[in-house]
Amino acid sequence: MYANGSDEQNSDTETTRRYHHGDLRQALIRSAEALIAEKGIAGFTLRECARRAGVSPSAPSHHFGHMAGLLSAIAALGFADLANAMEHAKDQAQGNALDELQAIGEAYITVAMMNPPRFRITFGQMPLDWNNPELLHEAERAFGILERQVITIRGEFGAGDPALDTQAASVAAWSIVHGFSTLLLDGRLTRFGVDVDPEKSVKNLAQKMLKILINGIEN
Amino acid sequence: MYANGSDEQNSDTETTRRYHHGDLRQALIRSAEALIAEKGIAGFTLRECARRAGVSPSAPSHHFGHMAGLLSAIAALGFADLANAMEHAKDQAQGNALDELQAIGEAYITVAMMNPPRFRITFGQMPLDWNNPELLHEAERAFGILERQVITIRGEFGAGDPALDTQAASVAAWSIVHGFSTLLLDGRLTRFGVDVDPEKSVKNLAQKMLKILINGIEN
DNA sequence: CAGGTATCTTGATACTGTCAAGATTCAAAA
DNA sequence: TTTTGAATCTTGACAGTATCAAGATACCTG
Repeated sequence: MYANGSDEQNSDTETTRRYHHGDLRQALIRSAEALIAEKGIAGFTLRECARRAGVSPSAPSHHFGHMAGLLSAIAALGFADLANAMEHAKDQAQGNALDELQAIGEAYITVAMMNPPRFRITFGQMPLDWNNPELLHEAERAFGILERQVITIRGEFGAGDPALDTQAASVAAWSIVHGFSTLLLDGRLTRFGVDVDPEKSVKNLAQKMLKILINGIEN
Repeated sequence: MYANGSDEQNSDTETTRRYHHGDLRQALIRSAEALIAEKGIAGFTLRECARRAGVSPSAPSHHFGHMAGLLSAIAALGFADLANAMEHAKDQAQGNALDELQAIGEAYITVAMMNPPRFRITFGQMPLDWNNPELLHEAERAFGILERQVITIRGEFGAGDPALDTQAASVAAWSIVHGFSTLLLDGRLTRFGVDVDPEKSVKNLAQKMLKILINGIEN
Protein backbone atom coordinates (compact mmCIF):
# COMPACT_ATOMS: atom_id res chain seq x y z
CA MET A 1 0.00 0.00 0.00
CA TYR A 2 0.93 3.66 0.40
CA ALA A 3 0.75 4.34 -3.31
CA ASN A 4 1.27 7.91 -4.34
CA GLY A 5 -1.45 10.49 -4.42
CA SER A 6 -3.32 9.62 -7.59
CA ASP A 7 -6.52 7.59 -7.70
CA GLU A 8 -6.85 3.86 -8.03
CA GLN A 9 -8.46 3.24 -11.37
CA ASN A 10 -5.61 4.41 -13.59
CA SER A 11 -4.08 1.34 -15.23
CA ASP A 12 -0.70 2.61 -16.19
CA THR A 13 -0.93 6.33 -16.76
CA GLU A 14 1.88 8.73 -16.14
CA THR A 15 1.09 8.79 -12.45
CA THR A 16 0.74 5.10 -11.78
CA ARG A 17 1.57 4.11 -8.25
CA ARG A 18 5.12 3.16 -7.46
CA TYR A 19 7.32 2.60 -4.48
CA HIS A 20 9.26 5.77 -5.12
CA HIS A 21 7.09 8.82 -5.23
CA GLY A 22 9.29 10.76 -7.62
CA ASP A 23 8.70 14.26 -6.31
CA LEU A 24 7.86 13.77 -2.68
CA ARG A 25 9.66 16.87 -1.50
CA GLN A 26 7.48 19.21 -3.51
CA ALA A 27 4.38 17.14 -2.82
CA LEU A 28 4.91 17.44 0.94
CA ILE A 29 5.36 21.19 0.74
CA ARG A 30 2.14 21.45 -1.24
CA SER A 31 0.16 19.21 1.10
CA ALA A 32 1.48 21.07 4.14
CA GLU A 33 0.29 24.42 2.83
CA ALA A 34 -3.04 22.96 1.76
CA LEU A 35 -3.51 21.38 5.17
CA ILE A 36 -2.82 24.65 6.98
CA ALA A 37 -5.12 26.48 4.59
CA GLU A 38 -7.88 24.08 5.63
CA LYS A 39 -7.35 23.50 9.33
CA GLY A 40 -5.07 26.30 10.41
CA ILE A 41 -1.69 26.16 12.08
CA ALA A 42 -3.04 24.19 15.03
CA GLY A 43 -4.40 21.53 12.71
CA PHE A 44 -1.08 20.89 11.04
CA THR A 45 0.31 17.39 11.39
CA LEU A 46 3.29 15.76 9.74
CA ARG A 47 1.47 12.44 9.52
CA GLU A 48 -1.51 14.05 7.81
CA CYS A 49 0.86 15.65 5.31
CA ALA A 50 2.35 12.28 4.50
CA ARG A 51 -1.14 10.78 4.27
CA ARG A 52 -2.20 13.38 1.71
CA ALA A 53 0.92 12.77 -0.32
CA GLY A 54 0.03 9.07 -0.30
CA VAL A 55 3.09 8.06 1.61
CA SER A 56 3.99 6.42 4.91
CA PRO A 57 4.20 8.48 8.13
CA SER A 58 7.97 8.47 8.29
CA ALA A 59 8.71 9.05 4.63
CA PRO A 60 9.12 12.83 5.14
CA SER A 61 12.04 12.26 7.47
CA HIS A 62 14.26 11.20 4.57
CA HIS A 63 13.75 14.55 2.86
CA PHE A 64 13.48 16.99 5.74
CA GLY A 65 14.85 15.19 8.78
CA HIS A 66 12.20 16.24 11.26
CA MET A 67 9.06 18.38 11.23
CA ALA A 68 10.98 21.60 11.71
CA GLY A 69 12.89 20.74 8.56
CA LEU A 70 9.77 20.73 6.42
CA LEU A 71 8.52 23.92 8.00
CA SER A 72 11.91 25.56 7.55
CA ALA A 73 11.93 24.70 3.85
CA ILE A 74 8.54 26.38 3.51
CA ALA A 75 9.69 29.37 5.54
CA ALA A 76 12.67 29.74 3.21
CA LEU A 77 10.21 29.91 0.32
CA GLY A 78 8.28 32.53 2.24
CA PHE A 79 11.31 34.75 2.69
CA ALA A 80 12.28 34.22 -0.94
CA ASP A 81 8.79 35.29 -2.03
CA LEU A 82 9.10 38.44 0.03
CA ALA A 83 12.57 39.27 -1.22
CA ASN A 84 11.69 38.67 -4.84
CA ALA A 85 8.45 40.63 -4.70
CA MET A 86 10.04 43.57 -2.89
CA GLU A 87 12.97 43.69 -5.26
CA HIS A 88 10.67 43.61 -8.26
CA ALA A 89 8.42 46.29 -6.79
CA LYS A 90 11.39 48.52 -6.15
CA ASP A 91 12.60 48.15 -9.71
CA GLN A 92 9.18 48.83 -11.17
CA ALA A 93 8.50 51.85 -8.99
CA GLN A 94 8.75 55.21 -10.65
CA GLY A 95 9.81 58.17 -8.58
CA ASN A 96 12.08 58.83 -5.68
CA ALA A 97 13.22 56.54 -2.90
CA LEU A 98 10.08 57.22 -0.89
CA ASP A 99 7.89 56.01 -3.72
CA GLU A 100 10.03 52.91 -3.88
CA LEU A 101 9.49 52.32 -0.17
CA GLN A 102 5.76 52.60 -0.72
CA ALA A 103 5.94 50.00 -3.50
CA ILE A 104 8.05 47.69 -1.33
CA GLY A 105 5.55 47.89 1.50
CA GLU A 106 2.63 47.12 -0.78
CA ALA A 107 4.52 44.14 -2.17
CA TYR A 108 5.08 42.77 1.34
CA ILE A 109 1.38 42.86 2.12
CA THR A 110 0.47 41.37 -1.24
CA VAL A 111 2.78 38.40 -0.68
CA ALA A 112 1.18 37.76 2.69
CA MET A 113 -2.27 37.80 1.12
CA MET A 114 -1.33 35.56 -1.80
CA ASN A 115 -0.23 32.62 0.36
CA PRO A 116 -1.43 32.93 3.95
CA PRO A 117 -0.26 29.48 5.09
CA ARG A 118 3.24 30.16 3.89
CA PHE A 119 3.29 33.53 5.62
CA ARG A 120 2.00 31.98 8.84
CA ILE A 121 4.75 29.38 8.79
CA THR A 122 7.38 31.97 7.98
CA PHE A 123 6.43 34.30 10.81
CA GLY A 124 4.44 32.03 13.08
CA GLN A 125 5.37 30.34 16.30
CA MET A 126 6.05 26.89 14.86
CA PRO A 127 9.55 25.55 15.46
CA LEU A 128 12.00 26.37 12.67
CA ASP A 129 15.56 25.20 12.20
CA TRP A 130 17.60 28.39 12.05
CA ASN A 131 20.69 26.40 11.22
CA ASN A 132 19.20 25.71 7.79
CA PRO A 133 21.49 27.73 5.51
CA GLU A 134 18.83 28.30 2.87
CA LEU A 135 16.45 29.70 5.44
CA LEU A 136 19.13 31.98 6.82
CA HIS A 137 20.12 33.23 3.40
CA GLU A 138 16.62 34.06 2.19
CA ALA A 139 15.71 35.70 5.48
CA GLU A 140 18.81 37.86 5.32
CA ARG A 141 18.01 38.80 1.76
CA ALA A 142 14.45 39.87 2.60
CA PHE A 143 15.44 41.75 5.74
CA GLY A 144 18.11 43.69 3.91
CA ILE A 145 15.85 45.24 1.32
CA LEU A 146 13.68 47.37 3.59
CA GLU A 147 16.73 48.40 5.54
CA ARG A 148 18.75 49.49 2.52
CA GLN A 149 15.78 51.37 1.17
CA VAL A 150 15.50 53.52 4.26
CA ILE A 151 19.23 54.17 4.16
CA THR A 152 18.78 55.34 0.60
CA ILE A 153 16.00 57.64 1.70
CA ARG A 154 18.25 59.10 4.32
CA GLY A 155 20.84 59.80 1.65
CA GLU A 156 18.36 61.42 -0.73
CA PHE A 157 16.39 63.44 1.76
CA GLY A 158 17.17 63.80 5.38
CA ALA A 159 20.94 63.73 5.59
CA GLY A 160 21.80 65.64 8.71
CA ASP A 161 18.22 65.85 9.85
CA PRO A 162 18.18 64.35 13.35
CA ALA A 163 14.45 63.87 13.13
CA LEU A 164 14.96 61.35 10.35
CA ASP A 165 16.32 58.46 12.35
CA THR A 166 17.27 55.65 10.01
CA GLN A 167 16.76 52.92 12.56
CA ALA A 168 13.38 54.24 13.63
CA ALA A 169 12.20 54.64 10.06
CA SER A 170 13.34 51.15 9.06
CA VAL A 171 11.67 49.53 12.00
CA ALA A 172 8.55 51.62 11.56
CA ALA A 173 8.26 50.61 7.92
CA TRP A 174 8.71 46.95 8.63
CA SER A 175 6.45 47.04 11.69
CA ILE A 176 3.56 48.62 9.87
CA VAL A 177 3.51 46.23 6.93
CA HIS A 178 4.17 43.20 9.09
CA GLY A 179 1.60 44.15 11.71
CA PHE A 180 -0.99 44.83 9.06
CA SER A 181 -0.32 41.50 7.36
CA THR A 182 -0.63 39.43 10.51
CA LEU A 183 -3.71 41.24 11.78
CA LEU A 184 -5.33 40.89 8.38
CA LEU A 185 -4.57 37.18 8.03
CA ASP A 186 -5.80 36.49 11.56
CA GLY A 187 -9.08 38.15 10.70
CA ARG A 188 -8.66 40.81 13.35
CA LEU A 189 -9.38 43.74 11.05
CA THR A 190 -12.93 42.74 10.28
CA ARG A 191 -14.21 45.23 12.85
CA PHE A 192 -12.66 47.91 10.64
CA GLY A 193 -14.44 46.51 7.63
CA VAL A 194 -11.28 45.00 6.22
CA ASP A 195 -11.02 41.45 4.97
CA VAL A 196 -8.79 39.51 2.59
CA ASP A 197 -11.72 39.57 0.19
CA PRO A 198 -12.06 41.72 -1.79
CA GLU A 199 -8.37 42.02 -2.32
CA LYS A 200 -8.68 45.39 -3.97
CA SER A 201 -10.05 47.21 -0.95
CA VAL A 202 -7.18 45.87 1.13
CA LYS A 203 -4.60 47.18 -1.31
CA ASN A 204 -6.39 50.50 -1.27
CA LEU A 205 -6.19 50.68 2.49
CA ALA A 206 -2.56 49.58 2.47
CA GLN A 207 -1.75 52.41 0.11
CA LYS A 208 -3.33 55.00 2.38
CA MET A 209 -1.57 53.54 5.40
CA LEU A 210 1.80 53.68 3.76
CA LYS A 211 1.11 57.22 2.59
CA ILE A 212 0.72 58.18 6.24
CA LEU A 213 3.99 56.51 7.13
CA ILE A 214 5.94 58.08 4.30
CA ASN A 215 4.38 61.40 5.09
CA GLY A 216 5.72 61.02 8.59
CA ILE A 217 9.20 60.07 7.45
CA GLU A 218 9.35 62.89 4.94
CA ASN A 219 8.48 65.70 7.31
CA MET B 1 -0.06 10.93 44.81
CA TYR B 2 -0.46 14.08 42.72
CA ALA B 3 -0.07 16.34 45.71
CA ASN B 4 -0.08 20.04 44.98
CA GLY B 5 2.98 21.95 43.96
CA SER B 6 4.75 22.38 47.28
CA ASP B 7 7.65 20.24 48.41
CA GLU B 8 7.53 17.09 50.43
CA GLN B 9 9.12 17.92 53.77
CA ASN B 10 6.51 20.34 55.06
CA SER B 11 4.62 18.62 57.83
CA ASP B 12 1.43 20.65 57.94
CA THR B 13 2.16 24.14 56.77
CA GLU B 14 -0.34 26.30 54.98
CA THR B 15 0.43 24.57 51.72
CA THR B 16 0.28 20.97 52.84
CA ARG B 17 -0.74 18.54 50.14
CA ARG B 18 -4.40 17.80 49.79
CA TYR B 19 -6.75 16.23 47.34
CA HIS B 20 -8.26 19.57 46.44
CA HIS B 21 -5.69 22.03 45.21
CA GLY B 22 -7.56 25.07 46.37
CA ASP B 23 -6.54 27.50 43.64
CA LEU B 24 -5.89 25.29 40.66
CA ARG B 25 -7.29 27.73 38.14
CA GLN B 26 -4.76 30.42 38.94
CA ALA B 27 -1.97 27.87 39.37
CA LEU B 28 -2.58 26.49 35.88
CA ILE B 29 -2.50 29.94 34.33
CA ARG B 30 0.76 30.65 36.09
CA SER B 31 2.37 27.36 35.12
CA ALA B 32 1.22 27.76 31.52
CA GLU B 33 2.88 31.15 31.20
CA ALA B 34 6.02 29.93 32.94
CA LEU B 35 6.18 26.92 30.65
CA ILE B 36 5.88 29.05 27.53
CA ALA B 37 8.47 31.45 28.88
CA GLU B 38 10.85 28.52 29.18
CA LYS B 39 10.16 26.38 26.12
CA GLY B 40 8.23 28.66 23.80
CA ILE B 41 4.82 28.19 22.26
CA ALA B 42 5.81 24.93 20.58
CA GLY B 43 6.86 23.48 23.93
CA PHE B 44 3.51 24.10 25.54
CA THR B 45 1.66 21.06 26.79
CA LEU B 46 -1.45 20.77 28.89
CA ARG B 47 -0.06 17.73 30.68
CA GLU B 48 3.15 19.54 31.58
CA CYS B 49 1.08 22.39 32.97
CA ALA B 50 -0.82 19.98 35.17
CA ARG B 51 2.44 18.32 36.20
CA ARG B 52 3.91 21.63 37.33
CA ALA B 53 0.80 22.42 39.30
CA GLY B 54 1.17 19.04 40.99
CA VAL B 55 -2.06 17.69 39.63
CA SER B 56 -3.25 14.86 37.39
CA PRO B 57 -3.30 15.23 33.60
CA SER B 58 -7.03 15.63 33.31
CA ALA B 59 -7.57 17.91 36.27
CA PRO B 60 -7.49 21.06 34.09
CA SER B 61 -10.52 19.90 32.17
CA HIS B 62 -12.77 20.59 35.14
CA HIS B 63 -11.76 24.24 35.16
CA PHE B 64 -11.26 25.04 31.49
CA GLY B 65 -12.92 22.22 29.56
CA HIS B 66 -10.20 21.68 26.98
CA MET B 67 -6.82 23.15 26.15
CA ALA B 68 -8.30 26.02 24.17
CA GLY B 69 -10.23 26.94 27.31
CA LEU B 70 -7.08 27.51 29.34
CA LEU B 71 -5.47 29.42 26.51
CA SER B 72 -8.59 31.52 26.04
CA ALA B 73 -8.62 32.46 29.71
CA ILE B 74 -5.03 33.65 29.37
CA ALA B 75 -5.82 35.50 26.16
CA ALA B 76 -8.66 37.28 27.95
CA LEU B 77 -6.12 38.43 30.54
CA GLY B 78 -3.91 39.60 27.70
CA PHE B 79 -6.63 41.73 26.18
CA ALA B 80 -7.55 43.06 29.60
CA ASP B 81 -3.92 44.05 30.21
CA LEU B 82 -3.87 45.90 26.92
CA ALA B 83 -7.16 47.65 27.53
CA ASN B 84 -6.25 48.69 31.07
CA ALA B 85 -2.79 49.92 30.15
CA MET B 86 -4.04 51.87 27.15
CA GLU B 87 -6.85 53.46 29.10
CA HIS B 88 -4.49 54.45 31.88
CA ALA B 89 -1.95 55.84 29.42
CA LYS B 90 -4.61 57.91 27.74
CA ASP B 91 -5.75 59.37 31.03
CA GLN B 92 -2.22 60.17 32.13
CA ALA B 93 -1.20 61.75 28.83
CA GLN B 94 -0.96 65.50 28.77
CA GLY B 95 -1.68 67.30 25.53
CA ASN B 96 -3.96 66.85 22.59
CA ALA B 97 -5.47 63.72 21.11
CA LEU B 98 -2.32 62.98 19.12
CA ASP B 99 -0.23 62.93 22.27
CA GLU B 100 -2.75 60.56 23.75
CA LEU B 101 -2.40 58.26 20.76
CA GLN B 102 1.33 58.27 21.24
CA ALA B 103 0.91 57.26 24.87
CA ILE B 104 -1.55 54.54 23.94
CA GLY B 105 0.84 53.08 21.41
CA GLU B 106 3.71 53.05 23.89
CA ALA B 107 1.48 51.31 26.43
CA TYR B 108 0.63 48.59 23.92
CA ILE B 109 4.30 47.82 23.31
CA THR B 110 5.09 47.92 27.02
CA VAL B 111 2.41 45.37 27.80
CA ALA B 112 3.81 43.04 25.16
CA MET B 113 7.28 43.36 26.66
CA MET B 114 6.15 42.86 30.25
CA ASN B 115 4.60 39.44 29.64
CA PRO B 116 5.72 37.88 26.35
CA PRO B 117 4.07 34.48 26.89
CA ARG B 118 0.72 36.11 27.51
CA PHE B 119 1.07 38.28 24.42
CA ARG B 120 2.05 35.25 22.33
CA ILE B 121 -1.02 33.36 23.46
CA THR B 122 -3.27 36.36 22.89
CA PHE B 123 -2.10 36.97 19.33
CA GLY B 124 -0.48 33.67 18.45
CA GLN B 125 -1.72 30.83 16.33
CA MET B 126 -2.82 28.55 19.14
CA PRO B 127 -6.48 27.55 19.13
CA LEU B 128 -8.72 29.88 21.12
CA ASP B 129 -12.39 29.55 21.95
CA TRP B 130 -13.97 32.69 20.55
CA ASN B 131 -17.29 31.72 22.09
CA ASN B 132 -15.80 32.48 25.50
CA PRO B 133 -17.74 35.61 26.52
CA GLU B 134 -14.96 36.98 28.71
CA LEU B 135 -12.47 36.72 25.87
CA LEU B 136 -14.86 38.43 23.48
CA HIS B 137 -15.58 41.24 25.92
CA GLU B 138 -11.96 42.06 26.74
CA ALA B 139 -10.94 41.87 23.10
CA GLU B 140 -13.72 44.25 22.15
CA ARG B 141 -12.69 46.61 24.92
CA ALA B 142 -9.06 46.68 23.81
CA PHE B 143 -9.86 47.03 20.13
CA GLY B 144 -12.21 49.92 20.76
CA ILE B 145 -9.67 52.18 22.43
CA LEU B 146 -7.32 52.73 19.52
CA GLU B 147 -10.26 53.15 17.19
CA ARG B 148 -12.04 55.74 19.33
CA GLN B 149 -8.81 57.63 19.78
CA VAL B 150 -8.36 58.08 16.06
CA ILE B 151 -11.96 59.19 15.73
CA THR B 152 -11.26 61.79 18.39
CA ILE B 153 -8.24 62.94 16.44
CA ARG B 154 -10.37 63.32 13.38
CA GLY B 155 -12.75 65.49 15.37
CA GLU B 156 -10.03 67.70 16.82
CA PHE B 157 -7.90 68.08 13.74
CA GLY B 158 -8.78 66.86 10.32
CA ALA B 159 -12.54 67.15 10.07
CA GLY B 160 -13.27 67.44 6.42
CA ASP B 161 -9.73 66.70 5.38
CA PRO B 162 -10.00 63.76 2.99
CA ALA B 163 -6.33 62.98 3.48
CA LEU B 164 -7.05 62.08 7.08
CA ASP B 165 -8.80 58.80 6.61
CA THR B 166 -10.01 57.52 9.96
CA GLN B 167 -9.94 53.89 8.94
CA ALA B 168 -6.45 54.11 7.50
CA ALA B 169 -5.12 55.96 10.52
CA SER B 170 -6.69 53.50 12.97
CA VAL B 171 -5.33 50.50 11.16
CA ALA B 172 -1.93 52.13 10.69
CA ALA B 173 -1.67 52.87 14.40
CA TRP B 174 -2.61 49.38 15.42
CA SER B 175 -0.48 47.77 12.74
CA ILE B 176 2.66 49.62 13.72
CA VAL B 177 2.49 48.87 17.42
CA HIS B 178 1.37 45.29 16.87
CA GLY B 179 3.95 44.59 14.21
CA PHE B 180 6.69 46.07 16.32
CA SER B 181 5.64 44.01 19.34
CA THR B 182 5.57 40.69 17.51
CA LEU B 183 8.83 41.30 15.65
CA LEU B 184 10.49 42.34 18.89
CA LEU B 185 9.27 39.34 20.86
CA ASP B 186 10.29 36.97 18.08
CA GLY B 187 13.78 38.39 18.20
CA ARG B 188 13.64 39.56 14.60
CA LEU B 189 14.79 43.10 15.32
CA THR B 190 18.20 42.11 16.60
CA ARG B 191 19.71 42.94 13.21
CA PHE B 192 18.61 46.51 13.88
CA GLY B 193 20.29 46.44 17.25
CA VAL B 194 17.00 46.17 19.11
CA ASP B 195 16.33 43.67 21.85
CA VAL B 196 13.94 43.36 24.78
CA ASP B 197 16.93 44.12 26.98
CA PRO B 198 17.61 46.86 27.75
CA GLU B 199 14.00 47.85 27.98
CA LYS B 200 14.79 51.53 27.91
CA SER B 201 16.29 51.58 24.43
CA VAL B 202 13.23 49.80 23.10
CA LYS B 203 10.91 52.40 24.57
CA ASN B 204 13.11 55.09 23.08
CA LEU B 205 12.82 53.53 19.65
CA ALA B 206 9.09 53.04 20.04
CA GLN B 207 8.72 56.73 20.82
CA LYS B 208 10.55 57.76 17.68
CA MET B 209 8.53 55.32 15.60
CA LEU B 210 5.25 56.65 16.88
CA LYS B 211 6.43 60.20 16.32
CA ILE B 212 6.83 59.32 12.67
CA LEU B 213 3.34 57.86 12.53
CA ILE B 214 1.71 60.82 14.25
CA ASN B 215 3.67 63.17 12.08
CA GLY B 216 2.18 61.37 9.11
CA ILE B 217 -1.35 61.54 10.44
CA GLU B 218 -1.08 65.18 11.36
CA ASN B 219 0.10 66.49 8.01
C1' DC C 1 -24.61 14.50 60.64
C1' DA C 2 -26.40 13.32 55.89
C1' DG C 3 -26.48 14.12 51.11
C1' DG C 4 -25.19 16.49 47.23
C1' DT C 5 -21.85 18.81 44.60
C1' DA C 6 -17.46 20.38 43.25
C1' DT C 7 -12.95 18.74 42.62
C1' DC C 8 -9.45 15.56 41.41
C1' DT C 9 -7.70 10.69 39.95
C1' DT C 10 -7.72 6.44 37.22
C1' DG C 11 -7.91 4.07 33.13
C1' DA C 12 -8.50 3.87 28.36
C1' DT C 13 -8.59 5.48 23.43
C1' DA C 14 -6.92 7.42 19.47
C1' DC C 15 -3.71 10.34 18.00
C1' DT C 16 1.16 12.43 17.41
C1' DG C 17 6.69 12.83 16.13
C1' DT C 18 10.68 10.14 15.89
C1' DC C 19 13.67 6.36 15.34
C1' DA C 20 15.86 1.71 13.93
C1' DA C 21 15.57 -1.93 10.81
C1' DG C 22 13.99 -3.94 6.72
C1' DA C 23 12.12 -3.75 1.81
C1' DT C 24 12.24 -1.78 -2.68
C1' DT C 25 13.85 0.87 -6.51
C1' DC C 26 17.27 3.43 -8.99
C1' DA C 27 21.73 4.32 -11.12
C1' DA C 28 26.27 3.90 -12.04
C1' DA C 29 30.14 0.88 -12.36
C1' DA C 30 31.94 -3.51 -14.05
C1' DT D 1 23.79 -6.86 -19.11
C1' DT D 2 24.78 -7.78 -14.49
C1' DT D 3 26.16 -6.35 -10.04
C1' DT D 4 26.47 -3.51 -6.35
C1' DG D 5 25.89 0.53 -3.53
C1' DA D 6 23.03 4.40 -2.55
C1' DA D 7 18.62 6.64 -2.38
C1' DT D 8 13.98 6.12 -1.23
C1' DC D 9 10.07 4.37 1.16
C1' DT D 10 7.70 0.98 4.61
C1' DT D 11 7.18 -1.50 8.92
C1' DG D 12 7.05 -1.74 13.67
C1' DA D 13 7.73 0.20 17.94
C1' DC D 14 8.14 3.80 21.66
C1' DA D 15 7.18 7.62 24.41
C1' DG D 16 4.28 11.40 24.69
C1' DT D 17 -0.09 13.98 23.73
C1' DA D 18 -5.45 15.62 24.29
C1' DT D 19 -9.66 14.00 25.66
C1' DC D 20 -13.23 11.39 27.79
C1' DA D 21 -16.02 8.28 31.08
C1' DA D 22 -16.16 6.48 35.51
C1' DG D 23 -14.74 6.31 40.10
C1' DA D 24 -12.66 8.35 44.45
C1' DT D 25 -12.23 12.14 47.64
C1' DA D 26 -13.16 16.41 49.93
C1' DC D 27 -16.00 20.22 50.82
C1' DC D 28 -20.36 22.45 52.11
C1' DT D 29 -24.98 23.29 52.74
C1' DG D 30 -29.19 21.69 54.82
